[in-house]
Amino acid sequence: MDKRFKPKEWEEKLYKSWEAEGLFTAKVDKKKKPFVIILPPPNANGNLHMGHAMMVYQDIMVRYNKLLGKEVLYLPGADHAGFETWYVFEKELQKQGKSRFDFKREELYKMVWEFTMKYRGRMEDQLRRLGFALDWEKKKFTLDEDIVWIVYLTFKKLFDEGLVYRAKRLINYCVRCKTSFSDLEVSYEEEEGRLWYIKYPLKGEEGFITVATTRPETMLGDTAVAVNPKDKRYKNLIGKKVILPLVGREIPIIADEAVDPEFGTGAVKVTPAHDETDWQIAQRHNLPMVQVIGFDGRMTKEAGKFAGLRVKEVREKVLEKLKSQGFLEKVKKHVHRVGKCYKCKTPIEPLPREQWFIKIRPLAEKAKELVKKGKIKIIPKKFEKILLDWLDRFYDWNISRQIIWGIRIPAYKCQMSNVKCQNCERKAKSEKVKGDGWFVSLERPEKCPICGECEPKQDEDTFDTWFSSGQWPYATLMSLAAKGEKLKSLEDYQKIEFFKYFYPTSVMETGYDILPWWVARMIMLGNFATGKEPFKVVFLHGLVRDKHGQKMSKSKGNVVNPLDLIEKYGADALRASLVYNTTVGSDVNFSEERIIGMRNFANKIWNMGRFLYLAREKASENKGLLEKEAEELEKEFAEVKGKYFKYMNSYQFPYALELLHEFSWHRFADYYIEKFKEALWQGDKGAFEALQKVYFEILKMLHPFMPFVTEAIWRVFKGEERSILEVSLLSL
RNA sequence: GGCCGUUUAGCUCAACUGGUUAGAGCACCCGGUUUACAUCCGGGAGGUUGGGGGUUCGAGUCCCUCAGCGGCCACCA
Repeated sequence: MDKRFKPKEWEEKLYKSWEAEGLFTAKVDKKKKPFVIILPPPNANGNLHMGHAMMVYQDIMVRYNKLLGKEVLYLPGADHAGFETWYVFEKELQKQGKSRFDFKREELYKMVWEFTMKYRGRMEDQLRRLGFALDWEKKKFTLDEDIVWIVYLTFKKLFDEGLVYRAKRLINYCVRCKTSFSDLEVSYEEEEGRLWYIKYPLKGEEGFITVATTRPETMLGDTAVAVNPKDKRYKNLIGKKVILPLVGREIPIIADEAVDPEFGTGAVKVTPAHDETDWQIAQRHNLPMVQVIGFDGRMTKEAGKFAGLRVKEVREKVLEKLKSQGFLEKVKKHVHRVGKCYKCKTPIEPLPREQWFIKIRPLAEKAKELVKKGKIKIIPKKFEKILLDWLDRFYDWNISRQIIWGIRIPAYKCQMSNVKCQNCERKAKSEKVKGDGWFVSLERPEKCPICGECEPKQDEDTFDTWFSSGQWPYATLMSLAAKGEKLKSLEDYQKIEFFKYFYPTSVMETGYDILPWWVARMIMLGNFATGKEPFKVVFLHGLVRDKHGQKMSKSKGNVVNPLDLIEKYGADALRASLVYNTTVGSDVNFSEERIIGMRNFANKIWNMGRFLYLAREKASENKGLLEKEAEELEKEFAEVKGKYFKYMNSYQFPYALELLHEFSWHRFADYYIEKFKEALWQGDKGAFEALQKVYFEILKMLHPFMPFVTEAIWRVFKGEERSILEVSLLSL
């Protein structure tokens, strides 16, 4: 044995043999209890970062449960990561001096596909380097045909049950990325802006009403001025009309509770097409809508002489004109929150558009129930309230995205429907079709099921990525159960033995930062599609920060690369450094000192083995020199073991690791080995065996945390072909 | 504005449901080791647990309050 544990000489070799020996392969075995963790699918074209390394908790649970003798499925996969990938891909295109508009849809799709596939294998290999015991034979991709099929089935079921609908609403639109987003993808940033006070002259009489706004350019689309009904200052103005400056349109003064009399002048300009609150006011008062900002970020025809200008430019122009015509009363500094595209930071424009929405309330209420009744346990507990808060706040979810990388929505429109075309405003040919003409079909229909004559047109949009990843637990298990076959309904999949055995999954382990994006939606969609919770436990880990608690970012230059760390210190050290001396669910401030400490620990474990390995040859006969001490050791270890199981079973993994660290190093090595040394030199077999017995047990208990060093020693002692994963912790 | 978290040794963090002299690692100081490991061993110094008040036989832990830091959320245009 080497004097030191050399991870590089072991890691790849051991991982390959685990895979080759099928130790990560799960199958239905009714004699055993199943334990299932589905890996949160990383972006297929991504690169491993410290956030992925935090998923080590999954592998800890997986290996622990293997050692407990359960049938363990740890399922890998990859996410096509619709918009994320699209964003990176478009940047690549730009570098080549091209744009998405240079290509046809099919061409683009093929290009992104190839772009993604080029990197997919890389991520898989990187996960292997962390030592994750993934069942690679079963790996799934969100764009696998059979997965897409299940996503379609879910969409159809939602549609049939009235939980998905199409409506024209204000959506969050990024004019740079050219797509809409769900409310979650809008990130708000505080900014110092201006509050402009604009005079709107009353119609047919002297005087005016002053409104305050942060977005003067939207006044071109105003269709009312609103005041609070209780506001005495404006009581006599309600019902009167004002003339919209610059535009000349007559608009009414209305009363609405949503207006805060304390803010600004207490009078608000109402722009239904470009502000959510105003949209709602418009609904209540039946106000018309004038869209002055287009999807290209430029002013529309409705903006009259300002048409074609960019929003920023038009603001200046409008202000200039208002000022010169005497409508601008004053300007104040004003700090407010501006919604930005979470990716490119362009201000989000609320714009009216027809899209697909999921009716969230009924789904969220069911999800809440599952959590409240303890059907789904949240660890650590503090996130339970956060999740419930989120579930309370969720509002209908816009799942349409105007990008082509993703799962195209299987919705079609009858061309004979009597609804005006959204784009050309022309009426369709026939009056005989009722409704809006939209229908959902799992496959491209040959004949229109509505009118029977037209060739229906498929929606151009794709699903929000989270719509498909929200189905991941059941979609993967269903597709594996049916071995790629497409079944007629979600119910059919659920009858298959494989699905029944492995679903619901045991634990969903992921970062708390995607609680609303992913976890909440998996619960809602999983429960909807299968009638069951998709997992029994949600275990949330924290974020990895730098040593001073700063967020890692490229611009700060404090990003550490897990692969470099593995290269330098070994995977065991990296894994343990993210667990040792941390609190479950809290952020980890990562420092090189941490990982060095764990590298040393791995080496210490190795050297205990090395010592015993050398002592083994000397052990000849049982001299009974240290019977009392051996008993003492056994007693102390029994206590440690009890605590270990208590910690592991209650998800207190850091405690378990700290316990093993403390006991193995400072009691077993520093105290017992030192005490036994003399006897071992004299060849006392009894003393040797007492030590070895406890040592082997330490190896097994530590294996979930540090799989490589423990397995390496195991093989040194037991022979190349023997894996520590073949033994059971319970048989100790 | 609301919610959540956090404040403990120079640094990074522990201390489960309140219970001995508040513990680790790193750093620091002193000493040791010809055969498991210097990625080691033994010893040491270092804390008024953010401030104030309260409950209790007993508070880092529970309650109130103030302050700092971090995060999430909210339609004040």
